[in-house]
Amino acid sequence: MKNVYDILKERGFIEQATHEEQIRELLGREKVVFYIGFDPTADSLHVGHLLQMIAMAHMQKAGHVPIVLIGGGTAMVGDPSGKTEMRMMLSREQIQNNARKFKKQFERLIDFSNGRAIMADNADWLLDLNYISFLRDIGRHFSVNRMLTAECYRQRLETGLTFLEFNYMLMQSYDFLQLYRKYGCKLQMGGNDQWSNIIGGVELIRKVEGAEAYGLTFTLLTTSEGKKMGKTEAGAIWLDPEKTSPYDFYQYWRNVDDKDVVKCLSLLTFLPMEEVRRLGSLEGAQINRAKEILAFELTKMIHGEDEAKKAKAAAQALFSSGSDITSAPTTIINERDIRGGIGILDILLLTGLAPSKSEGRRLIQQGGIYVKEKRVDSIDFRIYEQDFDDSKNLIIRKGKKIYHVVKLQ
RNA sequence: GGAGAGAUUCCCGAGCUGGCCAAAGGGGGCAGACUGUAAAUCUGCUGGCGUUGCCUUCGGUGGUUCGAAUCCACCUCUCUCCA
Repeated sequence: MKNVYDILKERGFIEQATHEEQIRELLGREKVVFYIGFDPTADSLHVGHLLQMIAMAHMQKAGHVPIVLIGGGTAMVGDPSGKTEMRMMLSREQIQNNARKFKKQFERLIDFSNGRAIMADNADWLLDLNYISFLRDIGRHFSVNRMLTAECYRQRLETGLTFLEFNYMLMQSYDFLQLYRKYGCKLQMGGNDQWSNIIGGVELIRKVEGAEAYGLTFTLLTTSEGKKMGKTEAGAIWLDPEKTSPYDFYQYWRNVDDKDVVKCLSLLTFLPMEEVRRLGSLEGAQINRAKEILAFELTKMIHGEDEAKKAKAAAQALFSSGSDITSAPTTIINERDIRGGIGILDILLLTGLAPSKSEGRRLIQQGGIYVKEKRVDSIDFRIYEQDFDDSKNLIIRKGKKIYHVVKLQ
């Protein structure tokens, strides 16, 4: 069987490693306990976390034991890496609630049964820490001079960095040490922005325990334009179907830039690399095929096969014929409310296709709204009960690809 | 603690010798054309509403004035330099 390290490398995950050769050897030799930290600052994971989750799944498949470390304690401080602003702090209850939701989402990819994976929360050891002993035992191993040369702090030095955030590195290093002691965790992985925090921990374990620990960082999943993947104007693409519908999730991947398709396929799906390369070699309009597979595979992975099929069918139906398959976003309105007709602007507002009537007017004046695939040419356009089809649905389209179903009830 | 500088619409950033400012320019976004539900390009739009007009915006609160993003006072926050 292939060494996971090589798999991760081939698929393009690995950005930096503390000891490339040793890690590779270690992973080939024994069952390794490793961890990745996640900040429970929102009530759902999002596409930005996907890469780390998949890497964990690859590792687990190879027989290693992942620890999902929830930063319940560190979330109360805020990580300065890559942030220009200080993060807001959350209450204990919020954090615990978020952590619960995280676990559910992890379970789609990672098997937590029989100790095959571990869920930990650094609040367990961080919250009761004694300041003096922490300084004495941990703090003395860190050189401020060294820390200041770290990229993440250097940037913040220009805009201002509080002592609170400055301590983030110590805490994360301490996490690694704790996990080493508790679970024999020898490897920390994370996004490349975590590099300095990770080596902090590796060094700490060496100094305190005299033991060898390792660190590995992954590429940040960015678009060809260098922007973080998974962000849209509407906000992040969430893994929680309540926050981002499977249809929207599907569409997000269906619409990725040509240049990003191969990268996404190899990093985010489990398709064999030969298949990825084959799909990547498709040219011109053919590449849409690759995008469909990407979107389907990912939707299946996160929301299950049924949802993926529905999303795919809905997309195909809407885009090819504009017919009435309806797992596109739907708004239900009461029959009473449209008695005598309802103005198009009100409908746009109700469906959320336009945030204000002014915006709705603009859309219509510019020819961006279609009802039943016919362009609406007047802001006085009204919709009546008889406009709905037999199953009481009506399709409204905004622009080229945003479909919305209005359902009468 | 002392001395300065600043806070403008989603972001950056003009305006700040008071009316012509819903506020230049850029970015982003949205729509249109072209296309492959891609990219690039071009065009238009981009506070709200009852849209030839009206209403609420320029850190907060008061004040001066016929009229304030623009002037004054106080407050809050941010940054820079000194300690």
